[in-house]
Amino acid sequence: MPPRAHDPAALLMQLAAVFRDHGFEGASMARISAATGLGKGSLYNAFPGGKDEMAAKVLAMIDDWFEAEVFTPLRATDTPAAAAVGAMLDACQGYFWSGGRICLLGAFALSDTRDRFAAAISGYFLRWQQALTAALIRLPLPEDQAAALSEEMLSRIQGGLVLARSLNDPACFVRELDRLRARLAAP
Amino acid sequence: MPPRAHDPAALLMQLAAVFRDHGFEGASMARISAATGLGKGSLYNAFPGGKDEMAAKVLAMIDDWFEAEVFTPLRATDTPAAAAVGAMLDACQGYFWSGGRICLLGAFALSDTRDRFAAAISGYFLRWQQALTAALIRLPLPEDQAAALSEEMLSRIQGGLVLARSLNDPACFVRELDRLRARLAAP
DNA sequence: CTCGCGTTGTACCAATCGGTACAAGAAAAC
DNA sequence: GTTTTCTTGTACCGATTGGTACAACGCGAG
Repeated sequence: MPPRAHDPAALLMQLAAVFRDHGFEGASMARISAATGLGKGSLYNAFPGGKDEMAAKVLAMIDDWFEAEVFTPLRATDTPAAAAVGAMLDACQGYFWSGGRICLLGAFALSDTRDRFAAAISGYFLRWQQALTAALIRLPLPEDQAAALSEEMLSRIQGGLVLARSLNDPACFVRELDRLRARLAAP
Repeated sequence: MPPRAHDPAALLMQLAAVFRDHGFEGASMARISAATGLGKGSLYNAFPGGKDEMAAKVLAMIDDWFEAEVFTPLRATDTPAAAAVGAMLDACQGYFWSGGRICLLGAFALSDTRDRFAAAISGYFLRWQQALTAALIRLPLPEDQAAALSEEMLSRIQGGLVLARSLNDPACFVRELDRLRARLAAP
């Protein structure tokens, strides 16, 4: 057996950080190599498809995390819907570091990188909205209101991240989440 | 006198389109040259500071437009506040092509380009929020509620644009604006 | 030990990057 | 007409881009 390769999960986390910090185009192989401590040989060995495959794997990892920690709990029918939605907001606050971290999917969506990963990006948001709509219906809420509110909540989460980055004030994002919690508590 | 140069305003519009389509890093001089029909000599003659100056001038043009068409009307005390806020939403819907066009400031904010234009980006959103808060206070609304609602509205506008791009469905943005209109009509 | 295979760093590739230099061109001043 | 001054395209620069080739390395199998 050859010497053991790197921990794939940790590697993907480092790659995600580089893509978040510099975007897809700005994440040059030199920067990726420096951030991971791996030479180009190792990187192209782990990702024969080059940068495209790296980004795709990173997006898939993020998607998996949200699927497990957010979407699936939202779809679960054995917990109160209100608690599930509250847990989603808590999970978002934790994942996005209270506004100090951006959404890689959202950032890609606003750049021309979107076309390259259109399916992954739209699938992510579509499944998020569908799972959230299902939870809101179980609140209970009429189907059309649930669909509208889920769309609004996703907009506010993404918008809160944009505003927090724009104003360099992460608290913006937390305040937006708090407003969402208040709105759900007293409709 | 030498031959007259290009129309500076039209040139800035073309540059804005390139930056919107490809981001700051993705907007190569080759692409800019092709999009504007001007050689590098002409471009560096018009913008001695290179790409940085082009982007800065584009951001300034956008800022000027919003200052004149959105911020100033919001601050005006001779029109009903509700009408001013409604006009702002209409102006946004028009400017962002009903969700088919992204916010260049927001897109820059999510990339590492933000650090380069941090002052312009934060200034834009800060003045927008302040003008909107002032209008909401004249609705009338208590000062703290006005500040919170203006932050929320900006988040929703930006988030609506992100979601529209992500799902490749511009109507998302329009629906979010409509929900904002409804919320203002019946608080 | 020797062998073999998977992993690694590095040298190298053509293409493209942002930016500069500069000569040709073109209209106003005279 | 000539001169002047600004504009323009193009050739070119070193640096960097994503990607490939390949030889040196190191551990497990036998």
